Amino acid sequence: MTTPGRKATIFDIAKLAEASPSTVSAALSGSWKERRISERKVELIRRIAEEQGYSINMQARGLRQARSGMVGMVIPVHDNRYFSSMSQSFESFARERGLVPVIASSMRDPVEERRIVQTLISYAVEYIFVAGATDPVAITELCTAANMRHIFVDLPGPGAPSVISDNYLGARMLTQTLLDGMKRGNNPQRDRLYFIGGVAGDHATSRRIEGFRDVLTEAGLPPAPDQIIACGYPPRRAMQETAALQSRLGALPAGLFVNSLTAFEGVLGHFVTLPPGSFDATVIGCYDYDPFAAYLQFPVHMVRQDSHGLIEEAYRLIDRPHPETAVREVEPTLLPPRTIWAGPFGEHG
Amino acid sequence: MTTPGRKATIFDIAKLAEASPSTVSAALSGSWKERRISERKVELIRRIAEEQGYSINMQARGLRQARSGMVGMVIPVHDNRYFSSMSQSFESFARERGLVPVIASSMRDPVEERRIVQTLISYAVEYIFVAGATDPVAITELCTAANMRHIFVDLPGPGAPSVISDNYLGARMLTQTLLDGMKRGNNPQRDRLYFIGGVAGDHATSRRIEGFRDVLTEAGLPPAPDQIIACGYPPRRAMQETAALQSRLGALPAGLFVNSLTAFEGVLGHFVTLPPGSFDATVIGCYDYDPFAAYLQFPVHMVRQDSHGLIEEAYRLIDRPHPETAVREVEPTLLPPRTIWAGPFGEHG
DNA sequence: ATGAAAGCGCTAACAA
DNA sequence: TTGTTAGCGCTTTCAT
Repeated sequence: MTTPGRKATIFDIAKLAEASPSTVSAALSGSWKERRISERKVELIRRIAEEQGYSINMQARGLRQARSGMVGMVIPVHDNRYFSSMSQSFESFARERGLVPVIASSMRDPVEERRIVQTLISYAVEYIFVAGATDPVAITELCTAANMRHIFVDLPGPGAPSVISDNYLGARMLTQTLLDGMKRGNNPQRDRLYFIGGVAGDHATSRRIEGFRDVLTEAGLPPAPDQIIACGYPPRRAMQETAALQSRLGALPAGLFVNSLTAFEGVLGHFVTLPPGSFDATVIGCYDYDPFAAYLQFPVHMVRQDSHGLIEEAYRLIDRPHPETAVREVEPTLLPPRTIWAGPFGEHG
Repeated sequence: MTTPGRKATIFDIAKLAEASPSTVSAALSGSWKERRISERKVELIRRIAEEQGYSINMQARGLRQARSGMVGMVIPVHDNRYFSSMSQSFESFARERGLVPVIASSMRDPVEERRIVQTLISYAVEYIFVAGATDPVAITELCTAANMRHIFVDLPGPGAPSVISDNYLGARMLTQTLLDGMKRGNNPQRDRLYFIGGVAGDHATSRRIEGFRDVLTEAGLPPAPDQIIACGYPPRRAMQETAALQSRLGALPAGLFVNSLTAFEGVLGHFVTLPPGSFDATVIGCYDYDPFAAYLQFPVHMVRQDSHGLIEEAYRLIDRPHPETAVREVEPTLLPPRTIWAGPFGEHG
């Protein structure tokens, strides 16, 4: 294999193979059958390309074809079990379709989110998946102007097809389970179920709050405003709020509905400061699954959102010629404490 | 904002602004100062571009400039705390430099790994980071042929600069701590420290085994071959091996050095089948950190690899004009049981 | 202070 | 069965 300074192009290969650039292009891209190029020549071209260490310039091909062969996805953060599972599924389906996945994280910042979408548009990706959108309207605006197909996942948007988790159902299941398991004492404040974490304004959290509220109300225990502490996703806030709640009640509450793994990290951050046994009288549930969180010192009920199913359904939708602007809901699963669930990629470690 | 079928190009903007394409290009790309284009014209062009919803075609720009503005990274899996933290750091540093990160996972398959590297080369990324390379030699070969700069992270390669974790040191620290905490009974088989998980052939695991072996040997307890169970990364194998070990010993061993979070998931998968208290006489350590794993029913000593530091150092290296082909080691940290560590992106939930 | 024109590497329409 | 040619949208030299 010769390695000159410059990278080989189809012109170089054409010269060596005594063929024209278009023949080389066809031979290498697989479109040679329609062009009825002799198998012998194709073989020769392939061999020479191999020898020269040729690799196609996708920028040139993309420019010519007005497509890039990439699919983009925006997620809030990589460093999160829920979203990184999505990334894994997103990538796996992309590859099945011969597309290159480009995944970027917005840090839940709407400005960054828009910048990323702009960038993906500039790179002419074929499709944009937006997971956990903070500003879906702005995104649809950008995409429409650029004629870019897109789909929302996990949080819905009004201007494009959306695939989300059935948060209402999941929250109902978890709330009911916690309620059934709660041990009441004789402190009315403490004997209640509290909801902690998430942003009340976002669709997922608000649906979960609805589910939480409805189950409690149906049980004759409509929640007071102070039972719902939507303090955001960062662990630190959840830690402070848990501490504050405990000092307000004089003890941990009888039940705690934790709205995300990151909030749960914060809750744990407070728990580690307490003497053992402090949580024996608290029933705990977390919306989202983590195998280690499933096996803490105390039992934790967990809702596993089907991130793989979400992405699969999203791909299924965009495969249609004209995906409808509708919201599809995928059912989550309630996992009993101490359940290990391996997921579709569990074999890869 | 008009939205015709076609996307606006600099030619469209040029026509509207009564300027030439080159002027528009300069005005929009920021190189207009050197060209001494009047501020008035630049303003006009900017306004029109905005109105038209213009966004640059990066494929065209990339083709012309022979660069793409993207940096590539290959990781084994997304769905893993260690690697997804790396992704987060990788992305954050990329953005600081105005580059678009493209991250792909190989599923630890050398063939897939090579395919990804090929693809990144085809897209003319500026640099390739390869984390946890399964076949570094092949990668360097591909990259050299394409004149592509690259760097290895987490596992070293002989043909390019490498930034890895000081696995020997980390393993020594963890082994020593476990040894100090072990309670011996009078079953010589059971009273030993076992190493489980990882691939003996890969650099990280072999260095950790060296550290493990050296500490035990220095303590006068050189390990027997059956104390080292390098059964790979998938949870399932680790689960089976843990079960097998227990039935071989008649009980869980006095100490267990678990070589990765995924192996630890498998170990847990076995533990959940045991009656409570079964692990009271076992000291457990895990190479890699997870906040939930840090707060299980039993104490777990954890080694936190500095993934952020690894990536930071890698970027620092490639910023130099001629990065040396050398291996740099970054120190990990030993975390006591029940420690919550937030990481550099902890605020983003 | 600005415009004209060439060309990056590829594919597709049209010729032959 | 294969070659010629135009052009994708941008940047950059060279003119003016």
